[in-house]
Amino acid sequence: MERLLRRIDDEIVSTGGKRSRSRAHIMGIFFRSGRHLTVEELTRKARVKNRNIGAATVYRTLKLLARMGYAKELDFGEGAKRYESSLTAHHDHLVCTSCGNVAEFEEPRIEKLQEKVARQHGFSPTMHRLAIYGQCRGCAPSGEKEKTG
Amino acid sequence: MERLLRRIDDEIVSTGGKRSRSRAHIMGIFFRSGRHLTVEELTRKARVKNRNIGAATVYRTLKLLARMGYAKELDFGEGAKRYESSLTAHHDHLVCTSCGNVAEFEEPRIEKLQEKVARQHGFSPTMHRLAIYGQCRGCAPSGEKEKTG
DNA sequence: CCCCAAAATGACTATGATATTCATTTTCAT
DNA sequence: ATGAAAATGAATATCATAGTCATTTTGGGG
Ligand SMILES: [Mn+2]
Ligand SMILES: [Mn+2]
Ligand SMILES: [Zn+2]
Ligand SMILES: [Zn+2]
Repeated sequence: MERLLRRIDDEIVSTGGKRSRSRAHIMGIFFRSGRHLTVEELTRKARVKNRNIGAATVYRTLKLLARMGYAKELDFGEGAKRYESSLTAHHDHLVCTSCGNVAEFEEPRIEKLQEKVARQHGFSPTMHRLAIYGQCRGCAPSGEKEKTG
Repeated sequence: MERLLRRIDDEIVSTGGKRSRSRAHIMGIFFRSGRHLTVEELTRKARVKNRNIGAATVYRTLKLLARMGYAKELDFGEGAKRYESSLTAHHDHLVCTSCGNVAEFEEPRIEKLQEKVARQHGFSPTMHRLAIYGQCRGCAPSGEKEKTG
């Protein structure tokens, strides 16, 4: 973890950038926090330890991490984007439209089929976005109660 | 087609709405046009015949059609949403990041696997968004030219 | 055809996420 | 320590979309 942060900073320096306290703080919180954070959520967390972190810096840091390949931008259609560390293996998402919870899944057969479909269309895929929306276990009506509301 | 427009208007009337020239014009162009249109694109087309169609009305019409189930909102992460008629069967999209072209595909096995994955997570899916990004046939480098740029 | 209340319109303004600007502060090689 | 480049943060700009509101359109009685 410390290793990771140092590696990223080194990479920034090697491309003409400079180290920065604010950015280091933001990155630390980002990689330590739960996944699928909003810029606003991350800013709030960052400001707990350093009251004068600006939202602009959080936006810039996340964009930088995304550009460097250490973060992924997610868009579940909520208005604001979410970000997650890209250190874990590729996966797609289950988004609960009731409580907002986001679960992750990996399905190699879906991945394969996507490759296949793309190939059949003469298409060279570089990435994809798959999000399944619905109700998570806790939010789905089990029997038939609460049809209204 | 005329039938469809009349059916939609009737449905609007049956829920307390009134017919409208502007809206009829916008709907006509929407259903007649190619798929995956932006509000701005549709507004431009609509204004050719009627110079004073307001963008607000196009937004409202599209929202209305979406609410009534006759249009689907798509978001390929371009900034602006796209809309398509929902009269065709469900399908997902291949988006070319070079020329912007959007192709459609249907892969029942992917659909099934999504259901299965959701079930395994105790999740009740209601919809999903799948978009594959990359280069279409015309935009993909065939051999090995143009590695840079 | 006329009236009129409800609905729709379109110009304008508001909103909200994100990007940009710019004066100030940090960083760091010399 | 010094200075130039990079980073910051507050303020402002941008851009898609939503809301406001005065005006126009619609359509069901007279
Ligand atoms: Mn995830
Ligand atoms: Mn389509
Ligand atoms: Zn839930
Ligand atoms: Zn293309």
